[in-house]
Amino acid sequence: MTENDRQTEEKIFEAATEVFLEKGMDGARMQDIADRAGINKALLHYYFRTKDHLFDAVFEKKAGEMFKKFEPVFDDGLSLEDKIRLFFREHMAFLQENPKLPGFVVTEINRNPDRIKKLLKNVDFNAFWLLVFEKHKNELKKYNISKESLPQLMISMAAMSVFPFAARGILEGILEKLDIDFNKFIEERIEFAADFVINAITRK
Amino acid sequence: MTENDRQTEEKIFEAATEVFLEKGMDGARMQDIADRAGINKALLHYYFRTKDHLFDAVFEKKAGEMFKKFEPVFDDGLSLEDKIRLFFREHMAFLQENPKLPGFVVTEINRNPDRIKKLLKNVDFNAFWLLVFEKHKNELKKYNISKESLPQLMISMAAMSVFPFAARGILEGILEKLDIDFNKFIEERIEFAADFVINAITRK
DNA sequence: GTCTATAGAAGGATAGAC
DNA sequence: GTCTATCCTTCTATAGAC
Repeated sequence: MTENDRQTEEKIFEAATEVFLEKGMDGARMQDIADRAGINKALLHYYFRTKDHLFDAVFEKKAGEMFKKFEPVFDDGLSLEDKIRLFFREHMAFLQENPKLPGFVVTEINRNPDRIKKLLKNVDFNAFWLLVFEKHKNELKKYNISKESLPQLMISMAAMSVFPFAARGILEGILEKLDIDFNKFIEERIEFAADFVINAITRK
Repeated sequence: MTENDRQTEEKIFEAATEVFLEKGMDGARMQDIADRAGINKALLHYYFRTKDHLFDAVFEKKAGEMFKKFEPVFDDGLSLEDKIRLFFREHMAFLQENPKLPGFVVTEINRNPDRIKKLLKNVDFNAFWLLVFEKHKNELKKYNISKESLPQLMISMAAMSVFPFAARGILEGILEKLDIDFNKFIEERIEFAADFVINAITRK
């Protein structure tokens, strides 16, 4: 593959990413992608054969990026509280740079649930859960979190971070009426969410 | 309008609701709607002129139902804590009966943000905020919640309740790997979420 | 009000020249 | 590798009979 090929393929991929994230698989038009890439439709098919192939390539890359962002938080030796703070800082900063990603992933997985299986194929959640639980055994006991409620806690953290972006259209509609800027709301939410979760799991 | 008309229009509307909630505006096919309603395409256009009209009718009704479900919780004379418990019980029970609604509303509003403006046209959030704040002034002070952080709290409650349904495809993919049933997870979440939020806002 | 038949447009995909 | 021209299917929408 020559340097020129790579550049064209790259251009197509970037244009396709923009269009698919904006309009979704069903709403996207090959003509629109070609226009944004500055080439013609025939060339799209030369590089990616079908719309499905092109979409799959984009989805796998972008959805993968999003799920990867959940991992590193649990790798290091921080306390549970510091990990929670780190999570919201890092994760929401990532979403600020990729604000359309949550809505895109949520929509396309609901449309075609099989996609999630492929994405999670190599993830061993049971081992992961166990690791978190072992690593923070004492803290979790102190916080009164059982092994059974750990999934509820994790999903709650994801919800706190992801929901405002996934439902961005709705949120902006509400915030506009309150004269609150979306970005300012998110900025403040990083600390709010961390405090909220830490307080929620702290015993009285 | 005769009884027969009403029945046909009803049948079309219900079929359209099913298809639009499943496939979204872009993925839905008029032929599919006609088939499920047990009539032909021409009759769809006789009753609703265009696909856009039909979609608008469905969206307005279903999205309206969802937002209405947020209101009554704030009407009565319960304590803040009881209202929070009531909210999760009522709201999540409603979503259990309409599991595809969150994904549908989120997707279609992101696709066309103007829709939200029409929906919220007659809602005075500032008055609503103020009402909640006045009604629970003392409790909020006790809980250490400022007027500024009230929107963050409300969005967090919405996130805790709505996110698992909006991102249902993702959640089911994860839960399957942990041998947890989605409905059981939701059932347990009703109490978990209420405890979580109440604990989060309680001073230590 | 309901149907069959079809118009008309749009969009994905390919043939073939350069 | 890239383009123009075009095929072919799909889908919304309408005409016209009953």
